[in-house]
Amino acid sequence: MSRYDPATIEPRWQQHWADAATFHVDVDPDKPKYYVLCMFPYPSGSGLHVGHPESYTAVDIVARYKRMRGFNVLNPIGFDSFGLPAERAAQRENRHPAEITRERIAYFREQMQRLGFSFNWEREISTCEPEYYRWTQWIFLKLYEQGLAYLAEVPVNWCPAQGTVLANEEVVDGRYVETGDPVERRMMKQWMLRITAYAERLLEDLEGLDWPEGVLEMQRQWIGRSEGAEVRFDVADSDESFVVYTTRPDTLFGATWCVLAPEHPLVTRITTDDRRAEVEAYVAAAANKSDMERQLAADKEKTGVFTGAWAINPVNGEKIPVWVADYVLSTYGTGAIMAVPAHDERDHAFARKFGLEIRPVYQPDHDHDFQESAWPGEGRAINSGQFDGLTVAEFKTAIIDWLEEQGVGRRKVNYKLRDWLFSRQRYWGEPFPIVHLEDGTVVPLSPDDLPVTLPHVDAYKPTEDGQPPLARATDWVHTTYQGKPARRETNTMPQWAGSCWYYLRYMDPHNDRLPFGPDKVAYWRNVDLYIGGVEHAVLHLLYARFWHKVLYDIGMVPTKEPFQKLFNQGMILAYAYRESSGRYHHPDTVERRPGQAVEMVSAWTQETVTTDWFVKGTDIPVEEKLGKMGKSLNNSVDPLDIVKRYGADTLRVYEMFMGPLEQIKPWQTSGCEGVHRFLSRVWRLFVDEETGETRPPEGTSKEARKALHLAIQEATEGIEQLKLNTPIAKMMEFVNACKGRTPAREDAEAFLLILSPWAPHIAEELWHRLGHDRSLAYEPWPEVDDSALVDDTMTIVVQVMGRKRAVIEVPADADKDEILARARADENVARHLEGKTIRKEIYVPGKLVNIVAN
RNA sequence: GGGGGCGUGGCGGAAUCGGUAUACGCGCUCGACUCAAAAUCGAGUGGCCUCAGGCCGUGUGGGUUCGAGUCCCACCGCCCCUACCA
Repeated sequence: MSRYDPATIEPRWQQHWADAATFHVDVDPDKPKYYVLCMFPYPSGSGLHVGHPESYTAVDIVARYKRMRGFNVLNPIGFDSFGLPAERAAQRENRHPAEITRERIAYFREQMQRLGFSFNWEREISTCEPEYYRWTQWIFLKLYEQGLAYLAEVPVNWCPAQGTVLANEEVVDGRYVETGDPVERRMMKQWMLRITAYAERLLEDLEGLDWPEGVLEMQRQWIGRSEGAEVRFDVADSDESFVVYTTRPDTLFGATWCVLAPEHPLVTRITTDDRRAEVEAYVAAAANKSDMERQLAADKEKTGVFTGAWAINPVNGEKIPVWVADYVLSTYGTGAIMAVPAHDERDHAFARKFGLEIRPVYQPDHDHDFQESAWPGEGRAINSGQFDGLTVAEFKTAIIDWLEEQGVGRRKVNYKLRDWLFSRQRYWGEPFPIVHLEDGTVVPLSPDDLPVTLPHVDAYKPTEDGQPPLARATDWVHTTYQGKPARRETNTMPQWAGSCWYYLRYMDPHNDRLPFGPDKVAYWRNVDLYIGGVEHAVLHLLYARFWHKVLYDIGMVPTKEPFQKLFNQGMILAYAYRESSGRYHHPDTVERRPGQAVEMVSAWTQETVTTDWFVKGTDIPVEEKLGKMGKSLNNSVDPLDIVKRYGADTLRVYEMFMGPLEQIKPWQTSGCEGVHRFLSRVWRLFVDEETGETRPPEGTSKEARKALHLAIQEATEGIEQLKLNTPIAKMMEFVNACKGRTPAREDAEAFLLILSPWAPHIAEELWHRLGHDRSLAYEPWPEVDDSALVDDTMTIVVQVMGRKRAVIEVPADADKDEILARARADENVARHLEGKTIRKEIYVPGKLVNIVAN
């Protein structure tokens, strides 16, 4: 007895690949390079779930295919191992985060290795190890050298209860998501990176990238380029003036007031005494609101107060009131705007609320009630002096020229992109290679002093007086610089830092003189194919592109962009099961009882729903709902559980068979059955289960040979286009077409080769049983034999008036007339033509005949 | 409000240079093998009807065409991102 037993063959081949260093890779000038990369995981406490291997499997299929196509393939893996969850676990368990992280990585590695991915394990990296973050610090020094890193007083999310600053994504509705503690805005001195200096290039260089359109668009919107003008307004009866930014300088004649952001420095200086109390109260209230609260308020009604001051409109000398309102953002443009209620919806709403003047300066080509709504579109200028009659585009050019001549304004491009807040008050991150001297001088350390390693601290939380955890390590903090006393920087870098350049470190992971050698990067250049989740569409990809461009500018990398082609895999969802009480049941512990639907109260909606799902062995009904896989819905599936039941090859093939890679799709463990049956059938095609002997070839039928070459074609095209689901169906069709007869040697080998990227273990095992000593990993990829795809006969669909009436078989060389004659002769077709005149006969070669008759 | 994506059997999905809708698989039904079960193999499986045939059917309603899941117009529903950026 020798049945398909993945539990014995899979570990054997994994061991073989490791022992033979099958997938180790190095620079090879004789081979073209191919760099595939999956976004490296954060080693969480719960291990991988079956969602993770989706991108790893896709990447592995491409890697194995490209090797067989003669490429030198870089397919590395590592761990994004700094970050908050490990720090929290460290607090909870009172252990060092490094220890916790290493344990978690060990489990991740075990899980991944059990799935047979052809990663270059000899290149594994972990961003929290000093050998790695030494070079993150090194690159930071380069950024500092270039004037791209600076300290600034900026608003942060401060959580008094936790005594720390929080990341934006940790704050929802003005509260810390984990504990519900209130969060306030506070000014703090922070490290910033001048990403805005690269805004234009980050935008322009999106052009040449082979990325999903949606991601390109998200990056464009995030960078948010706009063209307009800055215009100076003098404050009446004073020496003060302020500058507004507008994309519609052509509506200057319609400006009926100005607004300053509550944080604008001019507010206190120009507010009149009679208005002071009210203005100060408003500014104070705005300061306490988080961004989120301001946004929520924005949905309701606009607020604001009059400062008592008046500004002079430079185009007509008119005096207009100056207001303070929090719908103007201090962090964008100049923090001040001119309000044109007739042509801007936000200003219109404000005008209606406070009864301010609405003055149209464009007439659209139809009637428009300006009191009712703003008109932001095209028109001819009115109420604009010498500019009357111009179109929007003409007016813009003319008014900017005029403003520049008068010295009261200038053309200006603005970006929504802000500089990157680069420091965190955390322990578990890269320390900055920076010391502060007693006189306040900020000094970057020499590259020779790196790495600045993390000190041991007595607790992973802020000090009593609110300093970051690193301040607890007093011996570490107090140091000397060139004989002078100095204090080390106690902030750490954010989690994004390590992932900004990891794809470069993979090229030369053990280099202890440089982050990566020039010879290596000259060969590997950049990533050819990058696969990962769409959740990184903006931040990670933008940050990494920024660092890459800085490295390009200082001559360290030869390419302008890090990731040539990007592909987003769709998230794998899972069904969750919940009883009325709110308790969740794992998918393994419930069952469906068709025809036994009952009513229950949904724990989600509190409404009555019908369900035919029950907790196994009980009569407790549960409601089914699709959701993200995770702890909160108790619906995670561990890949190792699937490996135990079905084997790694089944898991890999099922992950791909579920549907298109880019699509969101639900995990259903039962779906593994079909894949496992398929692989078992493949096994039986080659191995006699009774004797365990390898079966001798019996020959390939014409149908089977055609199915084989269709499968080769589908697999080849599929991998090139990352359509990895349909080739599996074609391979199944081949196996079905074999009808249990062992195919001829040549065909058997071609089949195993195309199967191998998806199911490498069974393919290697059978390849070996066919008498090969060497791994199939570097065998040439099979070519399609077009002659195998040609049939003796064609199947032609016959339609009458566009409706299918018959299907006929004709010789492959039959001509049009012959086929039409055969079609008309068909009994059922003739019946539908009876008593009608044939008006037209359409013949689509090889496919279809349509007879038009009435 | 803006941007992007998606609606096809009981389920995952296949087919979009317009040409047999539901490939492949899950599930289900029946049959073979077996004392029995598992495994395996074979057959069937969109709905309806007056069932050698026919009608309807790819979110809804129109349109173009000999022919529409695919193209055009209008709408409905779901998901994701983003959000006062002047």
